[in-house]
Amino acid sequence: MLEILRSRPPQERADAARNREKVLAAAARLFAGKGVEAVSMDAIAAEAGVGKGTLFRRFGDKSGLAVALLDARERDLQERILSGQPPLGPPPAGRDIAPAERLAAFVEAYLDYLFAHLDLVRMSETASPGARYRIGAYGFWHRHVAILLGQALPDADPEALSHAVLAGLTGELATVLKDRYGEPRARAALTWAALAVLAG
Amino acid sequence: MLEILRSRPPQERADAARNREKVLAAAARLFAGKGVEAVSMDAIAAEAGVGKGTLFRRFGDKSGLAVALLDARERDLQERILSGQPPLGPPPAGRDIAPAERLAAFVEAYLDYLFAHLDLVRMSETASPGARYRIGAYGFWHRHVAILLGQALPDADPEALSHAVLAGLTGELATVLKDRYGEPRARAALTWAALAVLAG
DNA sequence: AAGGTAAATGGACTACAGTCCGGTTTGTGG
DNA sequence: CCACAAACCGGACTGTAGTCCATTTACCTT
Repeated sequence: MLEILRSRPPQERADAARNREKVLAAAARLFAGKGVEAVSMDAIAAEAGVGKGTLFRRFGDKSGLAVALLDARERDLQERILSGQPPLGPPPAGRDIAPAERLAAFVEAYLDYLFAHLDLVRMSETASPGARYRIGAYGFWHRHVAILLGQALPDADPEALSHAVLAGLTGELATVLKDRYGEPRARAALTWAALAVLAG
Repeated sequence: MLEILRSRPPQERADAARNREKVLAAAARLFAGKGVEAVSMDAIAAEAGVGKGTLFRRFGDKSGLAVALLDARERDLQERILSGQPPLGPPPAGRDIAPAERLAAFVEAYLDYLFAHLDLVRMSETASPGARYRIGAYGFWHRHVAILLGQALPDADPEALSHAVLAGLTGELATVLKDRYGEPRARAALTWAALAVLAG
């Protein structure tokens, strides 16, 4: 079911798999060395010993490459939401957890993920306009938040509000706040804004 | 004082002024014809009968051109905030207006401005990463919201929270919400999220 | 094991943003 | 009116994202 979100096709040819690994390894190497911003797609293709066409055919664009590199971390968070310990995970049978509490747990966990991979997330969101909303994982976060908002605020518009909450958790905003005020104040402000929507 | 925000230098040579008008007219014409996204800087230079160097020297980049086209509207809103009718403008001497009320008025007025020029605002924010935060007008909105938040929530972090509030008012988010749910629901959700911060 | 075919490859190609600098125009002071 | 410096001009140039398609590779069938 989560498999839909993966970029890997169900049956991958051997040469394709080999090149995918070469590209991911090269990208990780270059990003670590020069920083995400300073690395071009040509440089990644060259470092991987692969043609540009191969790079773009497989990953779509620069944000697709970032998503692929974030893939494991993203899936880990998704799995903890779907079947991990509450309050991040679902309540055990027969029990209830206030949606506000689950939302707070999600925001905290998401901020951990976000600040741990800030440059990569930022690249995955800003490579091309609207990239963020085309990523499979965005759909997952959106649905999760929308469901919790729907439980907490049955008379509001949880679908639309969920996008507004997630707009407060972008890599770009987190970067600006971190650069200006440091990570603790950035986290506090982002948490406040994301959770305040429940009290509106 | 607002003059700092203008792109026009204090003493502008005649040829420069002539070309600035030619460029703005050409850009407005092409945007109206083909839509903001589909017009390249080369096309604007050609339509204006001007070299590319001139275009970039004067407007910096694509977002600078969008800002110049939005200039009059932006200034109008800024002036109404600084010296217009309350609750958008400041309270008359001796009177008080609740910061929440002034913030609500700002959000409503800003959304009017945003939805009236959605494509242009979006371009001014997304032309290059971080463009939004470099625009002079952003500093103005940020300061205004930060001051109001400081009055309403003296124990919070109004500087950082102000960025979070404005993150919920981007052209990109407004576009997504409008495309998916229509303008009324988009406005309602954006308003809710922006004002909820006061209740957190 | 050979052959057919669908998928994958890679590098030349396009389009676009943004830079650079030799040459030109403008306003000014004599 | 002229000469001169500063400001400005424009188009050639660079670097990058993303596309295209003739060729190669891997896999499946017989």
